[in-house]
Amino acid sequence: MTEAGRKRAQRPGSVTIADVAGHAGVAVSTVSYVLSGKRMISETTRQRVLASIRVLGYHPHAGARSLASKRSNVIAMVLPLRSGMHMPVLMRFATAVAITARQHDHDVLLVTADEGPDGLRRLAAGSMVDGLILMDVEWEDPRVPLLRELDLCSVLIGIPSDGTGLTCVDLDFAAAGAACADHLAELGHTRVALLGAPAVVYGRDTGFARRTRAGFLERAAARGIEAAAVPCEDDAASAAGAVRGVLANHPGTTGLAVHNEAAVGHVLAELKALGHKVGRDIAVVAICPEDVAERTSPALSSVLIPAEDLGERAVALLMSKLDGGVAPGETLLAPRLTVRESSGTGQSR
Amino acid sequence: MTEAGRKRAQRPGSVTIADVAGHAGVAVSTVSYVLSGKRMISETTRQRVLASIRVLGYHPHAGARSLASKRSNVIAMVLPLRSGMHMPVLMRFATAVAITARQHDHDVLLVTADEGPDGLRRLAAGSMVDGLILMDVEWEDPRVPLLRELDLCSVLIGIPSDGTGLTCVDLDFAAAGAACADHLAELGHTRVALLGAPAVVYGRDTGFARRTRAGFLERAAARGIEAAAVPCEDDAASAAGAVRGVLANHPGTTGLAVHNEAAVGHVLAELKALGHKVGRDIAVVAICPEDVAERTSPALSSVLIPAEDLGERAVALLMSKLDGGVAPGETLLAPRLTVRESSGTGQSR
DNA sequence: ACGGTTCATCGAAGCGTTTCGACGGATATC
DNA sequence: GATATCCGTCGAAACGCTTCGATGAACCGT
Repeated sequence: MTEAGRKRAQRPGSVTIADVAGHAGVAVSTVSYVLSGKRMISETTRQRVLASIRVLGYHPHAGARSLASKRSNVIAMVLPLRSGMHMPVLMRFATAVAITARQHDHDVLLVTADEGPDGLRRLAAGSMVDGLILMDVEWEDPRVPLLRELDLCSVLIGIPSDGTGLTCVDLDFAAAGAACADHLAELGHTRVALLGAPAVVYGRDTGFARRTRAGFLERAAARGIEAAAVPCEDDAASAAGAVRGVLANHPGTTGLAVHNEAAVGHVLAELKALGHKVGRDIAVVAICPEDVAERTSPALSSVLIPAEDLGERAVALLMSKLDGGVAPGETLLAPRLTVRESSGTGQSR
Repeated sequence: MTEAGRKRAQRPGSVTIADVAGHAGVAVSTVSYVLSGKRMISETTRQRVLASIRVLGYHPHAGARSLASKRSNVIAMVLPLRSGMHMPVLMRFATAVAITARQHDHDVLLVTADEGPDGLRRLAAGSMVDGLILMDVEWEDPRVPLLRELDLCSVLIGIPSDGTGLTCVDLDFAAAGAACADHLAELGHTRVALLGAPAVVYGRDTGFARRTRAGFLERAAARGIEAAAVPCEDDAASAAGAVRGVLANHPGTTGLAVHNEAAVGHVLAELKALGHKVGRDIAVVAICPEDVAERTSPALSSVLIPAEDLGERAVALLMSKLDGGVAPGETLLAPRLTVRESSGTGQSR
């Protein structure tokens, strides 16, 4: 079969690098070098090749590329789908990761952790992905030891108990909890409470929940105010119960921190139902994404969860590791507290 | 370099099919056939090869495989990240798709549509993916014409205006709207209203919003009851405003259908604040995922959005198309309405 | 005008699979 | 007992790309 005949026999849209080379009148390797920039190519040839690529609509075959170069230009995003996780937040991480990865010329493979360790092994051994981004990392995460065994580049979003040799990024939740305590203390509240994640999340020892709680309680203690912390489920009835429980068991509580995106609305509703004026006789500050804080009534003072920022950083770190760079072990983003109506000034304490 | 030397030089964990063949004492092609089952292999050889694979920890190289076979065993999940979309629902689709795909031995590439049409072209031309699952399809979706041009297998979750030649699955939102109207009518309500998606969603002519509204209004008309339909934003203040607006402009309205997962909580809160007893003097039925309906207080009667089911079906249809099968053009899932406290019986109408 | 550089390009050897045709050895057919 | 038929296996040719060493042309200093 002739060269031309072979080409025409394929389905249209399958243009190879050889076609481009032929069209531009250069060698295959030249085209490759134009694309990768790994060798010097004269400007005139460059332009000619680029033009041919455009004319023919050439796109390199990802499989062939990864076979020859041992790089797939794909990263895996591993997100365990546990109960108690807040989907909107997760989704924001995910999209930030996806978008940033594209900016670095990588695609994103979605891996739900239901496959378990073998899933990761398969991806690693099959050269499907160059690196891993693990989300929602637990304090004692079963994936962490596997990571060490796997010799694949990875970045964790979240902090495990033993992070040696790993690259982790996260919001500094301890500082966030402390910031809430500080804020309430500065408003003059002397009895405060933290409504946290669902009990199951603490049971798992998820890093961020425990770190927030510790930061909150320690800072409150340091400032000499009384503080309590209770878990809080996601549904309306349980959240209401938690609110009543706190108010009953810790009478005189006038400052509330809420670290539960799903329950925050229920908490406000219950406070209202109990006759409290949020922002007047009781102050509420939340740790949650910005849009949640702004959608409630009254708008919530909050430490925002910088999902986009974290996602971007995670990808950037992974890319630098893939290029042979070294990455810091742990990156903690400082919390920023935004004051809104729910903890305005001028309230009786 | 000797054969053995070459092998030892590679990083551990990179076992090739040739290694397996050597270990089992068979030809490379035999191993391949054992794996693919495309030719008959004697049971004894099969077992020997399988054992070698296990011992060596062999995983085929995805790139090489896709190069040789023209199949990548990866599908793309395209989800546009528009405002007004409800993340928890989207996420449930996404995970259902991911899990089902794995059951069919495929991985899932996450594609946010921010890249636009060129992103899809790149994936198609680069043989990165075998097929496409498009989520959140609009009535006049710009991706639809592209799909026709692309000659890639695809399945849409959602219904576009012109679905000829395409495979679509979705909840039958018109029937869902109608079911809500029926339910309220059967409870004896004669003035009903639909609180819908944010205005921007109707502005985009997103299929599911318009179909629900049409179904609701038509069925109400058919049953001779008065019905109104208004959009509803996601935040507390706007949702409350929408509720008051409906009650003011359509006095005597006692039945409410809500098709907005994010606003549903705010709507209930406002009704309560206005002194209404939901489930007694006003009936509410929602179109939303089960967990949302169960988390409110009172629990909501609802038509549930079968995200998992839709995701599974979409993947199953895609797989059958990839295997050369034919797929139905349009699959509409019948809605199921579950009655809960918010529209109990025994209420004064 | 001649070795030594540097620059731009080429040719070919892989990379790890799949798949097709070929080929012995049993088994069935007459 | 020769011939056709299968069955199980093998060898080799793709697949489309990257990368390394080689090659020729142009340029330098002398």
